[in-house]
Amino acid sequence: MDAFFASVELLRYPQLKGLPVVIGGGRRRADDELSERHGGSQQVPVDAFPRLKDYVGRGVITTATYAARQFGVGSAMGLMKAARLCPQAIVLPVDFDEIRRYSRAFKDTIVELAPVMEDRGVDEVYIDVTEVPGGQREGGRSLARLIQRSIFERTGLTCSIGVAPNKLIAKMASEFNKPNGISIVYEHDVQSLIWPLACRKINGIGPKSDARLQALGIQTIGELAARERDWLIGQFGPATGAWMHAAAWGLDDRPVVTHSEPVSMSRETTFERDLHPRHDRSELGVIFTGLCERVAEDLQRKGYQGRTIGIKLRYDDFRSLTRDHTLPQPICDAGTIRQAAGQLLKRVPLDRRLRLLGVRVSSMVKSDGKSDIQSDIQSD
DNA sequence: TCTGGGGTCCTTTTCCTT
DNA sequence: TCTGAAGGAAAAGGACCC
Repeated sequence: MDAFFASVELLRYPQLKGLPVVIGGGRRRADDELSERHGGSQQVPVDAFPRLKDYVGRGVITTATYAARQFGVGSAMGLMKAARLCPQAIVLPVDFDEIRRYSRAFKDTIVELAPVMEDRGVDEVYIDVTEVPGGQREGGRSLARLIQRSIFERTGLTCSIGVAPNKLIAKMASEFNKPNGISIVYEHDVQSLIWPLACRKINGIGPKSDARLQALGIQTIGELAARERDWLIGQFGPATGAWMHAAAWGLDDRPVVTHSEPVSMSRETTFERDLHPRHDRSELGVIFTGLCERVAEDLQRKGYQGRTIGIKLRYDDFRSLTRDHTLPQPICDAGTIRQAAGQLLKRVPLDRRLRLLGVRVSSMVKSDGKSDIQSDIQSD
């Protein structure tokens, strides 16, 4: 198989190119007022945008421009911490409707050129180009260029593409040349191009696994590959150990999956301020019911029911816990979800302030005779 | 002044049944 | 009736990803 991995770079204000910008937090309304006041988003002068140093409130950064990353600011960082590192950075709100529109255009463009596509979130996809006519030309580079050009013409967005024998390597390859790059990695390049990289670059090795590997004296993928498979299995267990060994050698036989059924649906919210279960009881009740209603809406809109109801809460000290319960019959109505979730709440210590509450439904089944295609259309 | 929201998958623990 | 083993399902937690 020849796999492509493509990700788009999303930034909707051309006048901010090259400046430190973070996206996250904030109110969309403020952003709209700004562009209205100046006659359209393209006309807003750079000085008029809000700065990180003036930001107040909870939240994390969804993404940051390369200029902002120079200051050590990055995804998932708290906005307050980011403000200390780069107070002059411009803060933009997350506009999910807009992101979804661009995401759709990005994926539509790709599917027209290479139909075997796996959706990996708003800005990423895998593509199997084994069967695409001309997909192998120049090692895949000419198709990659065509995809980039088509996406740019349709959306104005740039896109980085990695081409490799499998998904694991294609994803890593796409990072080599950001933004708007194309990288081709052949099987025989693994030792020269992949082995020098940090283990953390493997998709699936996060901060915890990386720390464990480092404690064992393993920094790079090459060092990981040098360890015996059985030794890794002894350290990390049969599944993870064997997977790590294969990944370090650039081996991955996962297919490009074009369709999958959802496993669970959930809604959760972090409060503006921490709420006390007794003191703020009524406020919490309203939020809790609202979450159940939103999950129920999601289920009904997408045509699913679920048997397992779960709650999640996070205390003010950031410890979190979950409880769930499986019902005899699948359900999708807000009242029944609320009732089951209410029972779960009784099984949890409510002796300190909460910062987050969530409701989840899993063990899902399709609830009607709708075809997958119809559900797909209605779900977005 | 810390640390979002929506997911998937895996491991471990617990509970129930045989 | 008690005890223990074994196995499966459900529950809980955690790592990871975008």
